[in-house]
Parts: sequence; C-alpha cells; structure tokens
Amino acid sequence: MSDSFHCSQESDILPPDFKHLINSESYEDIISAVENEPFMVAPMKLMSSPTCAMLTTDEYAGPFGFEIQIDGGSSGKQWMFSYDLNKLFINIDTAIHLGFKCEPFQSGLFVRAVPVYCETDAFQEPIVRCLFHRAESNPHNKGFSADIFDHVLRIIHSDAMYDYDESSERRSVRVPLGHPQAGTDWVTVEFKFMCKNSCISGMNRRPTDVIFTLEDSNLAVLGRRKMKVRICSCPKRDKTKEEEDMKSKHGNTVPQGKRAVAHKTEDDPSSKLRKVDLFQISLLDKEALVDVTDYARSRILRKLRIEKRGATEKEEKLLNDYECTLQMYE
Amino acid sequence: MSDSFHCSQESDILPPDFKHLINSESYEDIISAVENEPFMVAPMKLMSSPTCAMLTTDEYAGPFGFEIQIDGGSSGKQWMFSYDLNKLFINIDTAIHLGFKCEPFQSGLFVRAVPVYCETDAFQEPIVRCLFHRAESNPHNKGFSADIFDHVLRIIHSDAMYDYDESSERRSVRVPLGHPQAGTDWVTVEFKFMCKNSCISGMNRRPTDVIFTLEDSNLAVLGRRKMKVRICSCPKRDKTKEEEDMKSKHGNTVPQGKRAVAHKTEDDPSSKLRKVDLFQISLLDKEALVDVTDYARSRILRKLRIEKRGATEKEEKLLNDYECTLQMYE
Amino acid sequence: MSDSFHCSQESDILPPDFKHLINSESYEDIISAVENEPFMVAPMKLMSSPTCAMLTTDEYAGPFGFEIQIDGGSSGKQWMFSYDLNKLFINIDTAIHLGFKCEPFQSGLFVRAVPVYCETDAFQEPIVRCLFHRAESNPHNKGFSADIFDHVLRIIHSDAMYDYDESSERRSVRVPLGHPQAGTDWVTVEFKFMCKNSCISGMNRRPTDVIFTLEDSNLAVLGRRKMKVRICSCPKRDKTKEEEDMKSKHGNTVPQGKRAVAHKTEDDPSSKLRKVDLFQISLLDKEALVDVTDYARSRILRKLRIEKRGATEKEEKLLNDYECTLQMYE
Amino acid sequence: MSDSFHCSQESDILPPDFKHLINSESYEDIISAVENEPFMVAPMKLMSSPTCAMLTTDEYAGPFGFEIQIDGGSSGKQWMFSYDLNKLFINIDTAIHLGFKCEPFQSGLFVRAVPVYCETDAFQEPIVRCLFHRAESNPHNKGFSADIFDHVLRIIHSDAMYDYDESSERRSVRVPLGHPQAGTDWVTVEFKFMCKNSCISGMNRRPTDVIFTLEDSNLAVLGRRKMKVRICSCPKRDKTKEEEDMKSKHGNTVPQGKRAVAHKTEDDPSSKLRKVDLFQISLLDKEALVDVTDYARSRILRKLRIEKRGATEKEEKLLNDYECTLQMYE
DNA sequence: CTACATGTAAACCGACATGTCC
DNA sequence: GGACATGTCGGTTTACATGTAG
Ligand SMILES: [Zn+2]
Ligand SMILES: [Zn+2]
Ligand SMILES: [Zn+2]
Ligand SMILES: [Zn+2]
Repeated sequence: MSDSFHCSQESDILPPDFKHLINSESYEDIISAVENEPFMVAPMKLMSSPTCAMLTTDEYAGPFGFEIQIDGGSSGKQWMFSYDLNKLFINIDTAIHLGFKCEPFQSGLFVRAVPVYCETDAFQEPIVRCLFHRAESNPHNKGFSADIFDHVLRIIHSDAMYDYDESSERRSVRVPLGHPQAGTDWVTVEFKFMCKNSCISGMNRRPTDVIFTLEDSNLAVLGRRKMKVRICSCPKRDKTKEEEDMKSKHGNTVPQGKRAVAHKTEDDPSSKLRKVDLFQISLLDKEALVDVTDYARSRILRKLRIEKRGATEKEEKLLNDYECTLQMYE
Repeated sequence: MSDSFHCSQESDILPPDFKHLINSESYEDIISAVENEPFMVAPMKLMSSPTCAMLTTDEYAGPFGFEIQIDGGSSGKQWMFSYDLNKLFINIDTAIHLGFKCEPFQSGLFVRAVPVYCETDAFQEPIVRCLFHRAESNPHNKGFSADIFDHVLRIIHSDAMYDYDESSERRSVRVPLGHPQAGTDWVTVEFKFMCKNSCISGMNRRPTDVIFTLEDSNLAVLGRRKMKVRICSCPKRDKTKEEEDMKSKHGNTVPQGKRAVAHKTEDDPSSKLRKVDLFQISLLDKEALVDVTDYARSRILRKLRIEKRGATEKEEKLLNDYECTLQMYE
Repeated sequence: MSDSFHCSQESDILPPDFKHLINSESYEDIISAVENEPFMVAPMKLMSSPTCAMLTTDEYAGPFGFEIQIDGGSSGKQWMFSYDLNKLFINIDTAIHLGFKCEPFQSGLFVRAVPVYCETDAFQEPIVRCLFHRAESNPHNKGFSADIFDHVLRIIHSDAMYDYDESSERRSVRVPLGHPQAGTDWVTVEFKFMCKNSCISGMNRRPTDVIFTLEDSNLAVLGRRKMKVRICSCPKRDKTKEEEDMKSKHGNTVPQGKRAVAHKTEDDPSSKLRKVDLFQISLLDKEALVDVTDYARSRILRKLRIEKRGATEKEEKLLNDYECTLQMYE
Repeated sequence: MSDSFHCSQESDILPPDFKHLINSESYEDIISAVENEPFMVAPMKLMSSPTCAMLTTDEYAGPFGFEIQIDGGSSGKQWMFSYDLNKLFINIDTAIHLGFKCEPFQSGLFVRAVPVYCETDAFQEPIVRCLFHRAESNPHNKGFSADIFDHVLRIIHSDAMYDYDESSERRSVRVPLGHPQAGTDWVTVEFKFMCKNSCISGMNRRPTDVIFTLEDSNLAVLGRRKMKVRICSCPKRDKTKEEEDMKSKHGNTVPQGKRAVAHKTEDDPSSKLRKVDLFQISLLDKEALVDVTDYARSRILRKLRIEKRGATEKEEKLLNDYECTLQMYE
C-alpha cells in the first residue's frame, strides 16, 4: 500500500505527477465553498452522469484531491500492476485492494467504479458479464443476489451498491467512502473482476479501463481517476508481454538510451508528509455521533482557550471536520 | 481485539486482567434490572439457536455478565494459552480447565461449548470427529457411550449433555453451571478436545473457534464468549510460531508470501471498514482519544441507567471496544 | 480399428473401401432370414435405449447391413474427413452430408444421431450446447424453435425429430430414412454441428463421437455406427495435427510429453486385455495368421448359414476384426 | 516396458541377475513333467500358503521361470521406480503396469499380489486399508463392491479376485494370467495402491513389500517375486531422498571409488532374445477355440510334412501350446 | 527440543490447444 | 496459411504444515 500509481500514458521515465493533489493554500477556500453550498460541484447529471454512455474519463482530482493507490509491491500473485503501463493485470475472481484518498474524508462521499472499453469503437457499449459467467449456476454467483450477476466489477463490501443506468445500460458499483484507519490516510476498498477480457459473449478480447469517480450522494462527480485493466489467466505473462511490446515500439521511435529508472512514486516523500496520525472512535447512532463530536469539538476549543493559543493546522482541519459532521446530522 | 481474555498487545507473561469487563459502578444497576425480568433478552430460538448453522459468534456479556477465564499462568506442557492471539493451543485428549462467571449464579443456567470453523468458507460445516478417532476401537473411546464418539469437544463431568442439532448437524456439549466454590466467584469446567485440527477426514487442518454460550434451560442465549483453539501435537511450538507470524504481519504492510484465508471475524483492519452501522469520529492525539472515549462510554452507561435496561449486543460490543482502547492508552 | 470407414493405416488419399463390410456370399442369406422375422433382434429397450446414459457404442451392421458413408473426396474448406483416424473435422454451423445404407430400405426405419463424449470419465454426461450458443439471441438460433436451441447436432430436414431423454438428459436427433434416389443405394442426410468441441460451458474441449443408430419406430436398434467428430475452427490444421500425432505415437513406444486420457473404446492394446469373454490363439507368422483367420471367419459364416440367422453383435464384431486383419495382411 | 528389475538388495553396482530364468536345456523336462502331473509343485498349502501370516518372501523363479518387469523409464509421472533400491515409489490411486512372464503361458495360471510389512516386528500383521480410505463414502470406493474396500492393493481387471485369508487376515488380489499380446512375451497387469504408507490407522509409516506369486488354481506356488513399494504423495522427492540416503550410507562403510554404472537391466539383450513375434486371433467360444486351434495345429503339421522337415523350436513351442489348449478344453 | 518425515499448497514455467486476424 | 492471442495443463520447485522420534 505504498505506491501511488500515476495516470499518464507516458513511459516509465516520467516521475509521477502529484500536482493534482490539492495545494494547501486553496484548501480552506474549497472547504468553505463546499460547506456553504454543499455539493455544488457541477452535477451535470443529465448531460454526463458518471455512468452515461459518453461518460467523461479524464483524470480529475477535484475539490477533495481525489487519489487512488495500489500496492504494486505485493505482486507475484494472481495480479500484477505495471507502473510502466499504468495497467492492472489480474485474474478473474481475485481480490485487489485499492486505496482512495480525499481531503477531508467526510460522510456522504462515495467511490464509484465503472468499467469501460477503451477502444473508441466500443466505448459506448456497456460492459456486462458474459453468458457463461452470469449464469446462475456459475459457482462465482453462488450466494449472491441475482442483481449482481451481470456486473463485471464487484466491490467486496456489505454496503456496495450495484447501479444499473437504464439509459446507457452501464453497470457500475459504488460504496460509501468511510474514514481511513489509524495510521494511514487512505481508505482501502476491495474489488473483484468477474469476467475475463477474453470472455466470448462478453468483453470479447476488447481492452478495458476502469473509471473511478468520487461522488456525493447526488451523483455529483467530485473527482475522477482512470486505470487500465486486463483480466486474464496469466497476469504475469501478459504484463511482461505488453511491457516488452511497448518497449520495442518505443525502441523504434525513440533513441535507445532510455534506461529503467526507479519509480519515484514508490517512495515519494511528499505523500508521506501528508500522513496524519489520527485516532478514531466508533459511535452507535447519529445521536451519539452528534453528542460525542460536539464534546470533542468543545474539548479542543477549551484546550485552546486554556493554552491561550490559536489552532494548529491539524486542529483546524479537525474542527472543520467536526463542524461538517455536526452540520450534516444536526 | 474484543475478546474477554486480554486486550493489550503485551507478552503472555501478564496475567489476564478482567477488571475492565464491566464497569462496576453501573454494573449492579444492570443486573438488578435484569434480575427482575429474567430472560428478557429475546431468545430468538428459532431464528438462531446456539447450535444452528449460522450461529452468532459475537461476544456478548449479556444480563448476567457472562465471562470466561483461563489460567494461563500454569501453562503446562500439553497446552498453552496465547494472550496475544486469544488462542488456546492444546494437545489432543488433554484436560483444560476454564472458569466461568455470571452474576448471579442461579439454578437453571448452562454453559454450552460448540466448536466451529472460523474460515468463512467452512463456517457452516459442523465439526465432527475424524474417522480414525471416532472409531469404536480407538482407545480414547474406551469406556464411553457411542453417543459421544463423534464429539470433538467433551466436558469431563457426569452431568455433561451431548447435543446433536439435527438441522445443522452440529455437535455440542453443555453442562449445568453450578455455584462457585468458596473463595472464588468462578465455576471451573474441565474440557477435552478429542481430535486435532490436522485430522484428515475431520477438521482437516482448518482453524477453529469454540463458542461458549450461557443459556437457560430453554436454550435462550444469555451470554456468549469466543475462544480460538488449535488442537495439535506441539502446542508450544505452534503458539510461538503463530505469535511471530502475527507480529511480523503487523510490522509489514502486507503479509508477503504467506497464505491468508478469509476469516469469519477477525481483527484485521479491513473488517472494520465493514462496520457500516457505526459512526466514526477522528481524534488528534492519545489524550483526546482517551478523553472522548471515556465520554462516549459514560454516555452509554448513563443512558442504560436512565432507561433501566441492560446493554444490547451492539452496545456491549462498543463498551468493550472502549474499554480496550482506554486500557491500551491510559 | 473397428470402424466401418476404413481399417488401413494409409493416408487419406484412399477412398473409403466398403467392400469388406459384410461378405457378399453369405449376405443375402442373412437378410432373407431376417426379412421373414423382422426386428427379431432383441430390442432390450428398457435396459439400454439408444439414448440412455450408458448407451452401447459398438459398431453393428445388424440385420439390415446398416452402413454409413462420407464423401471424403470433396473435402471443402469447412470440413475434412480423416480416413486414418476415422474422424470428421468440421466447423460449426457447417452442412455435412452423410450417406446411409440399409438393405432393404423399408418404411418405418429411422436414423438417429446422438453425440457422446468419448473419454470414459465424461461418457455419461449428456452433450448439450454451451450457454453462448444456446442463447436465444444467438444468430444461429434465429428462426428456429426453442426446442432445438440446446441440441448440438441438427439434421437439416423438415421431418427431423429432436428427442430429449429425460432420464439420461441426452439430446439426439433422428429422421425417417427414405429411399435412395435413382442411381444410388445410399440415402443422404444433412447434418450440422452447432457448438465447437472447445465451447466453454459446453463440450469444454472434450473429444466426442457421434453414434448413428438405425431404428424402427419402437426405438429398437437395428444397426449402429460410430464416427469420431471434432468441431473446430480450423478443421484442416487440426486434422493434420492429429494425424501426425497418431503416426509419431505409433512410432514411439510411449508418447513422451503428451497428454493422454482414457478413452471409452480405443485400439489401445490394454483394452484387449479386457476381452475376457473371448479366447485367443497365437500364430507363428503372417501366413498362418491369414490362413487361420480366414478359417475362423468362414467357420462363423457357415454356422450362421446353417442356423439361418444373422450375426449377433459379438459375432459381427469378430467378423469385423477378422476382415480388418485379412485386409491388413493379405 | 523395457527394463526387468532385479530383485537383490545389493548396491546398484551389481548387474541384475538373470540366472533365475529357466535354462532352455531343462525346459522340455519341466514341461513334460508338468503336463503329466500338472501342478505337482509342492503346494504346502496348509503349512505356508501364499497368504499365511509367515508367508515366504524369497524370490523363486519356479518351473515356469516366473519373472516380473516394470517400465521405469517414464519419469515425471505419479510413480517412479528406483533400480538402485529395487523399489517402487508411487502415489495413491495411481495405475502402474507390471509385466509378468512365465514359460509357457498356459491356462489355469494366476498371479497373486500380497502386500506385507518388511520390518520384522510388523511382518505378520496383515496390511489393510486405513479407516479413512476404507470408508464407503471415500471417493476412491465409489462404484466398487464393499468387498474390496479393505484392500490396499487392487488389480484393475474385471477378473480380479480379492482374497481374504481368515487365518492370517491378510488381504490379497489375484488375476488369471492370460497370454501375451502379439509382439511381446510379457503379460501386463494394472495395479493400484489405495492407501499411503503414511496412512494413520493403516500402514502408519511402516515400509512395505509386495510379494507376487505365480500360482495354479489350487493355490500352489509356482514362482515368487518381491518388490519394495512406498506409496506416498511425492514419489520423486522420496525416491531421490532414499537413494541419497543409501549412497551416503555406503559412503561411510565402503571406499568412495564407487561410481554410478549404467544398469545392464535396462537393455539386457538376453531378454530381447526371448521376444517372440507371435500373432493372435480371438475366438468367440470354447468350441471355436478348439476348432480353430486344431486347424492351426494341423496346418503346421501339414506344412512340416510337405516341407519334409522337423519343427523349429518356435514351432515346437506353439504345437505344445496348442496341445495344452486342446487337452484343457476338449 | 531438534531433526526429520511427509502431506499440501503455491508459484513457476514451458508446452500445448485453439480461436482470430490478416 | 502463418502469426498471434490466450486459456489450460503438467511438471518442477519451493515453502510450509505438522506429526514423530531420539
Ligand atoms: Zn465471462
Ligand atoms: Zn481425529
Ligand atoms: Zn457453443
Ligand atoms: Zn489410507
């Protein structure tokens, strides 16, 4: 869970680009804007919902600095991530953990994942499971509701919501984005792909992307990330092959001097800087949440009063967070 | 991390500390409330008996403050208890004494023990003895009634009752809970495990828990405790190994080349993500954490007192969590 | 090596030779004997119908001298017949014409075709179409009744009857056998195969035979022929490959790194060991072999003539064997 | 099927010993003796039947020159034969083909295989299947008669007879020895082992031999061979290990000059010399057998008469064989 | 308590099977 | 018809699990 993968199509020489992370200077402005008119960020629901036929696929950090992360280090299993290609190679029915970050994490946010064909010709065709894998008798469907039989992409979470867009016929899945565990500022979500790219009567050997969008509960898009994905039986073999293909292609057009460079992404200190060591407690119901949040807020304020000082940046952010919560539930 | 046995990460030298279990101030109130209306806690016998296929495994002190204790200090050679793992490592056919507490001890109470597989996949499969150990000719069966040949778990007591649930096919054993001997408030029960986790045609190397339930004679569940158990030939070696594995796992981000299997309930962080029915707040530092947690706890206790009722299962779990947190950071 | 199509090892240039099938001298006698008492051959319908799970697959000319013919000369691109392998290689949805002969052609006769897996393990599993090809939306099903969507094998004839054996779940197709056109004594029937052997969720790369039975309207079997079939995308390539494999196998003692699977009936020598109901004698040289085989053959034929009856299945098999031997060594 | 394995316990330097093959000089005497007083060879049935507790295990070619052969060449399977150790390493439920030779092959002969513990302590204990593998529910028993559930050793042949010796409680299996196929003078029998040496409540890690005896129908022993067998999950690993152990043991007691020498057994020309290229034909019933055999005999005799010469050795043997057959069935 | 015995599982790799494209 | 795409299999190796023995 250490490497944030970059999203450009360029060769692996390029360092990952973190500029899309929110600059702290503009942070308060955004937050305050959001607080006052929550979720104003152009919903454009009718014109271009995150699941419409011609959905936008451009990367977009958005007001929350939405980011996505994969732990490419633990390769060698049923999946491999290629930093060179920014592409995930994964077997069918294999759990993959992706990390999501947004600042701040607040209730009412969702992450949606929608698979799309990346070739222009097929782009508008919705991706659905093949006849074989969607059959009720298929073991991968054992114990699941028929609602999700047609979904290629699953989120393994009891709150996962499987959406079907009647107009585009796209199927997607989303989950409420909780808060990060102590010691990290990423929220981990587990995905599984339930068809192969090669499935006949399904994806039929067409290459695919997955589009991840950060949304509020009105489906307004607050951020967007893209990842190439190939679901296949031999992730390692195919990753190697595609990387070699890519290199030899570059070899023809670009001088050979290129050398493999260590991925800065993997240990970019800037991401570490952002880690906040927060603690968490769980509350039973909204009433308790409001009550305890209020207590926690007054606690800080009292402390500041006693210590006769202003809030640190961290404290400020937390207070902000508390306010958001209180506003939302009171 | 929600087990009654121990909540700290310290080594197993420390004796178990049970003081944190139920806050003594509010304790009497709860009990007295319950005493007047005994067994009010919805039995839900049909929906979920303590031996049904999908039996509940969550810890639950219940109206009697049901607790369980093991004397880990006197760990002999044939068994060892790991406080780090909350897990008993024991050889086959070895006597182990467990202490049970409920307040008040009254007639008509039983303690039942039912072994279950903890892996999600196998959870519903009843645990029975392997063909080898259940054979009449097996020396461990000498002198016993054939009724218990198939039971992995025995209570060494003349009043032990061996139950077979025809619907789930689970086999369990229970015994009337007497009164504590003078000088203690724990009742001791002797158990023996009659198969190993590694027994082929039996548990087949699958890890197991034992669920202890406090019941009345109508099988209504009045309390529940869980203990991980591994029956093996080398309790010490295997305990050491698992503890080391656990430590190195917590050290690394991801367990490297190890075999991991989905467990039904685990303290693995991803399971926390599933606590969707709970709310979370973030705190800045340990001091704030302790302070706010204590506030949240007293809030619940106050509520219970006001409403003159015992804790629901959820509330109890939360209280438990709070206690653990407090103990860890105070 | 007991197929009607061809018994020599020569290349597929040779046209099929049908002369050896039934010795013409004794042939008329047999037929006339049968004509007077038609259908005397024990139908044993209950015990072993032509579509039951354990259906018989042995070749059997029967009282009508049932034979089957394929015009291998006109091998187009979409199908090829291998005389070396007695195997049809054909593409999906491709018309193939088979000739059937019986003497005399009379009303009330049917030809049934039932596909079966030839590997022992899968033999009893009924062959049905894969989920992809059986889907109503599949273009190959356009304009057809849903009754036949699940049938791998079709007869292109308005009188074709598609049977479903509820007990074995086998699907087969049959057609009334008309009379030959002027100038020939073969009746031609057009078949199509509607799945590939490689279809997942269908035949799943398992090799297949087709069993052709001559039947009366009571389903009594009056003759039986077998043909290996492989439905694939590259009939020619695959035919060449299998023929080469076969040759190199016969050359070497043991197929080195190849995958071999038990077949239900094969010319593999170990199956001969099982012929426990037969007796064997050893001969010194080819001359003796031919001589004695011829003697044994005439012995059986004489007996049939004397007893005025047709050959039993066993006798016919032996006669077939003898013919093969004679042809091979004469 | 090329290597006859030798049966001595010595190191692998020793060439295989073929002296036990029948000397051709004494051949006629033996045969004639046998023909006149068939099966006179000391039956000793009561004292030491081939399945008694203290059964003899010494190698014994006997009057028929009984021999056994295994094809050790094909590695990488589920079994491996060590010529160094004269030991078969094989997985459970794995087919192994053994070749048997006796001169002459005649009807009424049987081959029996009985497994025994080779350690002195356990030798008299009968070998039976473990509780796990003998259970009716065990998939390896699916489709088999309960009679053979307890047998560790199976012969895959419809005529296999499973014997139980009530006095010794040993279980063994035997099969009538047919005639060799054309082109070889070995009869092949397929065996399977249905428990592992490590099976608890069964062989329990004790090493085993298999004793093969050539018998007549009165259980008189006419030949005996012995083979070490280890049934395990990793035949290759364990074979390698035992061979290394053996070598290092020899290294301590014997000067190191020993070098691995090619096994003469593997291509000993003497065995090739004995190969007779005979042809075979099958007959339907005894009557046909007698008739055709008589024809074949007179054919040879006529030929000799015409060519005015005596019989060659081969012819002589065949004639003898024919006589045997006629005598037995007429 | 160390060394070993021995079953199991995962990972790896190369060979093959078989559809598709050009 | 050749080159490729891509699933599957079989064999190998390595690591691990776990009982036994000295
Ligand atoms: Zn699919
Ligand atoms: Zn057991
Ligand atoms: Zn199909
Ligand atoms: Zn066994």
